[in-house]
Formats: sequence, C-alpha cells, structure tokens
Amino acid sequence: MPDDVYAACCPCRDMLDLLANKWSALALGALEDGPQRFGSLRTRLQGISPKVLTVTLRKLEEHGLITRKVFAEVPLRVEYALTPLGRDACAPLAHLRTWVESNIHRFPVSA
Amino acid sequence: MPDDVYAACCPCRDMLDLLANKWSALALGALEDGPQRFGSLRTRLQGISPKVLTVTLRKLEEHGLITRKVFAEVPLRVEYALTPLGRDACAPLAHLRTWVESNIHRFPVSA
DNA sequence: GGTGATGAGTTTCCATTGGGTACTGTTGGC
DNA sequence: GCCAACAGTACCCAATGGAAACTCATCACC
Repeated sequence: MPDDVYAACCPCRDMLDLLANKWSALALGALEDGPQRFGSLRTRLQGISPKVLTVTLRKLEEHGLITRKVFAEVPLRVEYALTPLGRDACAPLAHLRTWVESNIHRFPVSA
Repeated sequence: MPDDVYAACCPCRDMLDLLANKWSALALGALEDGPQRFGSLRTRLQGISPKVLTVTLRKLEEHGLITRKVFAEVPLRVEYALTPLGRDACAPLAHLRTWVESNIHRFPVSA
C-alpha cells in the first residue's frame, strides 16, 4: 500500500495538508451549491480577507479541485466552480463540518 | 441555527480550525488504535518534529479531545489517549484520510 | 563515580504562512 | 470629472512550521 498519509514522503501528505485546512474546507463547501464569484465567496466565508481567499482558491485550482473562469465583462466577473475531483472531496469535508456543528456543545468552554 | 462553521464568531470555527489540520488529523487517527506514548506517536507521524508534536497534543488536550497521563516511572512514560469526544471526532477525520489515500491517483502531478 | 542510554520533552533560530489594511485597474453611470 | 463595483495586489507585521541541538531525571554498566 504505497498511498499512506502517515508516510512523510507520500504525495498524500500534501493533499491532506491542502484539504485539512479551515479555509479550504469552507471554500469547497461553499462551492457545493454551484459556481460562485469571488465576492460571493468572500461574503460566505465570513472573516476571510481577500488575500487569504485568493491564496486559498489558487491552491485549490493548482491541485485540480476547482476551476477559475474569467468573463470579459464589466465589471469583471470571475467564477469558481468545483471540478469532479473537487466535488468528490466535498463529501468527507462536509462530514467534518457537520460533525463540528453538531458536536460543538460537547467541547469544554474555551480556555 | 446558531452553530455555523461559516460564521466568523461561532466557536465552531475554532473547532474546525483545530481538527482541519494535518497533524491533528494524523494524531487523532494514530490514537484510534489505543493509547500511545510520545515516542510512538513521533514515529507514526513520520516527519513531525518533537516541538510540533508537543504543540499539537497540547492543543488537542486543551480542547478535550485527548488526555495526557504521566506515569512516574523511569524512564518517564507519558500516555496519550482519546476522550469519548476525541473518539467521535475520529470518524470524519478517518473519512478524510481514506478519501485522500484512495483518490490520490486522481490528482494532477504536483506543479 | 563517571558514561551512556532512555523518554519526553524544551530552546533557539529561521523560513514560511496567516492575516489586516490599503491600494490598483478597468469601465460604466451620474 | 468623480464615484462605485469587482476582483484582486501590495505591503506589512504576527504567528506558525519546522530543523537541530540541548535539558532533566534516573538507572544500568564499567
């Protein structure tokens, strides 16, 4: 079994690092509803700064999870959408998000 | 629905940030097999430095996902174990890890 | 009684991220 | 000419991430 996230040199490690990330998990989840524009994502991912959103989206695009499509309109429109791979990745991330939401009350009050 | 990971101020956000993290996901998964010692975790989480492992474990402990038990032996023995909450958190993280492992071949070659 | 091993970390340092705020560029409407 | 909308950049500082070396306690060995 060459594909092991516990192996330091396995590319799995990089993928896990990409997906196991607050903003990636939220961004992919936001795109589950369909393509979204930069501004819309920025609104949905409350608290994200434009810079961090850009970096997050670029990384996801680079790894084939989302696509970035520019429309030559005015004002400029850019749409981000899930690739089939990205769509599949949403399932485990959705589990994680919903688990957190439904178990948040079990966590000790923050220190 | 007050518990929303997309809300910046919701404590869910902090929990997602804690769990959606490469080392947390791997550490919790390693503890699924039963209590582990520091050295054992260090070996299993290939490539982690002792400092980062310490920080990771302390954060998980602080948030009630694992326990840290010191045995007054020589040489010193310290065991980390999942709490019930931690055990429950393993399920979505395991999904994520196995999804990555079984879909890694679909990712484009790293840039 | 000094030497080394064991286990579980610290300490120090540097490079890489994360993140906030302000700014840019393009075009259209007022 | 001036402002607004959209999609980002640029610049800066603070917080992590991570490697390598060091610490501390105790025991076993020579």
